[in-house]
Amino acid sequence: MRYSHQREVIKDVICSTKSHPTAAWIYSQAKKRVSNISLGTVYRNLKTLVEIGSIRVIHDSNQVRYDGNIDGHHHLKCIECGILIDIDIQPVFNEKKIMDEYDFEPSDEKFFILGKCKKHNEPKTENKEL
Amino acid sequence: MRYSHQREVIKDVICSTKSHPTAAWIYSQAKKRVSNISLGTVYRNLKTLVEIGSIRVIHDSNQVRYDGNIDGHHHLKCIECGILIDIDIQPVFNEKKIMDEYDFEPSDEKFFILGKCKKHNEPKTENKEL
DNA sequence: TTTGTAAGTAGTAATTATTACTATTTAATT
DNA sequence: AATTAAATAGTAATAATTACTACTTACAAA
Repeated sequence: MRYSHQREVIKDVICSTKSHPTAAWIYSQAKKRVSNISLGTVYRNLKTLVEIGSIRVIHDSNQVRYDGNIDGHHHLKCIECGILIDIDIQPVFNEKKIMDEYDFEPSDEKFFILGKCKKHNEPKTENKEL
Repeated sequence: MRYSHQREVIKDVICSTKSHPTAAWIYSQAKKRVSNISLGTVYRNLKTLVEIGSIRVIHDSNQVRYDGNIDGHHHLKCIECGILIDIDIQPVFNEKKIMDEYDFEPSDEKFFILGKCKKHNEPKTENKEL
C-alpha cells in the first residue's frame, strides 16, 4: 500500500483521543490539518485502517465509531450520557457449552456493559445536597 | 395505546422467526398479509414494539435487526455466513472491579461471540472428502 | 531527474436506511 | 350514529455512506 498523508492524519486523529469518534468528527478534525480533505477520503481510509488492523470499529447502537486502541478490550456504555469507556476486563463464559451445545467455534468476543458512569450513578459515600 | 392490525402483523412476523430479521425483510413479509402496508408504518411500529418491550433490537455490525425473543439472552455470530444464533449463556465478569476501578454501575450486558457456526467450522469426527 | 503508471484524492452524484409530513382512515368512546 | 384522537398510506426529506470521475501524487525504473 502506498503512503498517503491524508491516511496518516486520519489515523493520528483517531489515535490521539479516547473518545471513540464518529466519521463526521474525524472528518472535522482532519480538516483542521488538511483543509481540503474529502469526506470520501475519510470513509475510504477508515475502511482501509480497519482492514489492516490499525484501528477498530465499534457499532454503538445506531452509530459507527472508531477506536485507536487495538488491544483486545471491551467497553462500558453509560445509558445517561452515552460515553464509551475502555475496560481491560475479559468476560468468562462456558466455551465447552458453546462448542458442544451449539456446535460453534468461538474466535472473538464483543462485550458491552451498559450502566451509569461516575457522573451519573448515585453517590455512594456522601450526599452534598442533603 | 390503540389496537392496530398492522402492528399485530408486524409483531407476529418477528415472533414467527428465529432469523433476527431487518426492517426491510419484516416489511416484505408483512406486505404478504397487508398488501398496502407502508414502510413508515413498519418503522414506526418497530420503534413502538421495542419501547413497550414486545421485541428487541440488535445492532449487528452495520445492520439493525429485530428479535422476538425478549428473554435475557446473547448471540453467537458466524463470521462466514453472518447468521445470529440465540444462546442462553450468561457471561461472568468482575462486577466489583467495574464498580471500584471504573466507578461504573452496571445494569445490563450485551455479549456477542464471533466464530464459526456448524456449517462453517472444521469437521471434527470425520472428513468425507479425504 | 525525468517519465510512466497505478494508487490515492477531491468534489460531486448516487444510494440506502430511516424519519418527517400530511391527508385520510379507523379504533374506541359517547 | 357521531366524535375524536391515534394510526396509516403514500410521499418527501434527511443523514450516513458509497460510487464515480477527472486530477494528483508516490514511487519505481530508465
